[in-house]
Amino acid sequence: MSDAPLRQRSRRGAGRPTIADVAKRAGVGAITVSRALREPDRVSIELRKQIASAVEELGYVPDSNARALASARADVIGVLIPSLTNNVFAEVVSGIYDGLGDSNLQVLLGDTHYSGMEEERLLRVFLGQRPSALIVSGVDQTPGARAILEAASCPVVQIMELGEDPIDMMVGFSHFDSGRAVTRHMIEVGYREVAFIGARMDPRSQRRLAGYKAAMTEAGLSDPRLITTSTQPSSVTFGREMFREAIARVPTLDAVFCNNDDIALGVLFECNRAALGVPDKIGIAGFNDLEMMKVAYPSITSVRTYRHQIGRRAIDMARAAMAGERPETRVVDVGFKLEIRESTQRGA
Amino acid sequence: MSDAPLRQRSRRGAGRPTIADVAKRAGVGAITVSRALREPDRVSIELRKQIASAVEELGYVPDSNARALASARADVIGVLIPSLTNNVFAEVVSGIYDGLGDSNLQVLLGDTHYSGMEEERLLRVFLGQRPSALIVSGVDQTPGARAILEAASCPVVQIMELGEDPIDMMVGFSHFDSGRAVTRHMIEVGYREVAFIGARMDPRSQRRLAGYKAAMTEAGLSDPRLITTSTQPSSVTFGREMFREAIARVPTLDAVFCNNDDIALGVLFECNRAALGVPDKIGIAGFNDLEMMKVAYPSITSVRTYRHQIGRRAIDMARAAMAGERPETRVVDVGFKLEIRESTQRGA
DNA sequence: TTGTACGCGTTATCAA
DNA sequence: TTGATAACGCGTACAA
Repeated sequence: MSDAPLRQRSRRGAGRPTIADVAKRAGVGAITVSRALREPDRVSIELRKQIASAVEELGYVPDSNARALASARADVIGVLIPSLTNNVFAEVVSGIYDGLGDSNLQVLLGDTHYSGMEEERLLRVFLGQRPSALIVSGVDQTPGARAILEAASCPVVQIMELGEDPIDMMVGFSHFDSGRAVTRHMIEVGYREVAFIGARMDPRSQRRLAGYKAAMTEAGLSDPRLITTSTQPSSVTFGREMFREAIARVPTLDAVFCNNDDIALGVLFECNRAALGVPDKIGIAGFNDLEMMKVAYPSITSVRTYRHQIGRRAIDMARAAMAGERPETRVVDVGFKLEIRESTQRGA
Repeated sequence: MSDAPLRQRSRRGAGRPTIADVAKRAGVGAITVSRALREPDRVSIELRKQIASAVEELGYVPDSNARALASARADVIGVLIPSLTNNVFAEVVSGIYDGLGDSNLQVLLGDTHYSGMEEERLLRVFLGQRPSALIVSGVDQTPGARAILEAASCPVVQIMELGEDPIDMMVGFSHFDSGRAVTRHMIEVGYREVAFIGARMDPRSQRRLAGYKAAMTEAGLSDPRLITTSTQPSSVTFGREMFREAIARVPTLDAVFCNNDDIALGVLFECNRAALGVPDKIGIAGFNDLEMMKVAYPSITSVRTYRHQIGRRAIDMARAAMAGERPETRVVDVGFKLEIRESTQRGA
């Protein structure tokens, strides 16, 4: 090996073929390779073929970091959700992924663990990537997070909820309305002492609770003792415990609106175990309408929310905005649907 | 504004402060800022303070793309799982995130939808980021994917399963052994016509089925008619349907080992609805031990798997390898645990 | 401990 | 349609 013109053969990375290698092999300029990869239409068919085979032979994979640096935009979308293990958000994320299609967009997923501070921190980290869009959950960002988002030079979509002043775009539904709708239904069916059981009690749960209160008040049935909440994470087990607590406090309660389906399931199992007939003795309603609600015995009334669709529309809106389109409707209400099932079919 | 020395003020990005801006404001060299951010110990306390406040005032956020390009390594870890909405994998991912700690590592998450082709495609995309490590699910990569992983110049961890020849590192447990263990338990308790019901039937499910078959054969109870499988996605609803199908085919079956807990739940609900006593008339066992299994009525026997721990150990191993450590044990068996509950407590 | 020079792999700009 | 050149913002190597 001659060592005179060795020119300090690249300090690292040494090995991976670059766009220059492909260009040389195809007998064209580097920029032509770049174009052939991104906008094939602007390159003649012949060169396109040559380049394609050179890419193939060399096993060339474009360096997305260099690309992002040069173009000042990464094909990356930052997504922030409160919890990955919560099936509800997993489905939203699934909708987002489905909306990616064959674009070579990447998703940067962040789990805030329901913490505004963590959301803010992750936002800062994500921003370092120069993302093409940002999707965040809820409307209750910290002032710092909100400032970051407002200053962000990319589309921002807030999801899951609707609120007064969107940062940019929004896709969600009214938690207040849905909470009120379930409660009204239970009252109409004839339940009188309708309890509310909620865990975690994040902002969205709070709004559902507010909807419950509104319905109870308008029916003249309001009673604070019927409300049981906790900031602890939600689970089936915890749902059972809270129900025991609730019924110990108000032995005459005849129905329960559960903050979510996990809790509803816990209540159902406890009723089965304690031989409290559902729906005659106790009515049960959940929230989110997980797939198993309709199969449970008895099947459980719940509020169907369109999680997958929320994710899907969020990414669609983000991509449209990335493409320069700025649609009229920046706030999309996907609604909800009350699914009435056996657990609230009072025999009366 | 003088326009002579305007020097074509940067083509884009125009706005975001760069490390040079921070350096100027702090009255130091750019490289010192760089060091202050990454290895504070190598910078004097005074300068560190000046730099810190300059960063604060300017709202400087390092460009991770430029950083990755210059250092030839992105603080990114690619993670490939078969399904995001499957709670089992969501928990694995959660364990991975927990193992990130305060490192500024990013996770690139890919959902392969149980497709080897898609896994291979995503792998290629991820590689464009020059990831610091790769985590993939299972041991049944396509030849192409395997080749890519073997050629990857970063640590690779295969998770969820154990196999003969690890690409690099592995964390998981034996699906065969766990399937056999549950089945043996049911046989020991006195069930004779133990059915197997499985959906999706990915490679891991296949191995659990193999474990079931082994146990049935060694007990002389093997009967192919007891096996019901489908490649359809698993769900509670589908679990119920498959159970109906199974019991229609073999009306005398007295127990069911379900491929996963969703299916087990579907079977339980159907038994409740059809007044088939559990566990006396029908024994039920699930797989994964979701939280609700112990709360169900009756509570359901299941195989506890350590999903969170698998994710956690995978990321720990990856990080150790990234730091240059190459531990003796490149294959970690986290085991499993049979949780025996009411659904298989035969009164006999 | 701090700074200078240069390169990382790609794309935007502008000209041919 | 194609190409030469100059950034993009940062880190490595080496010198001070």
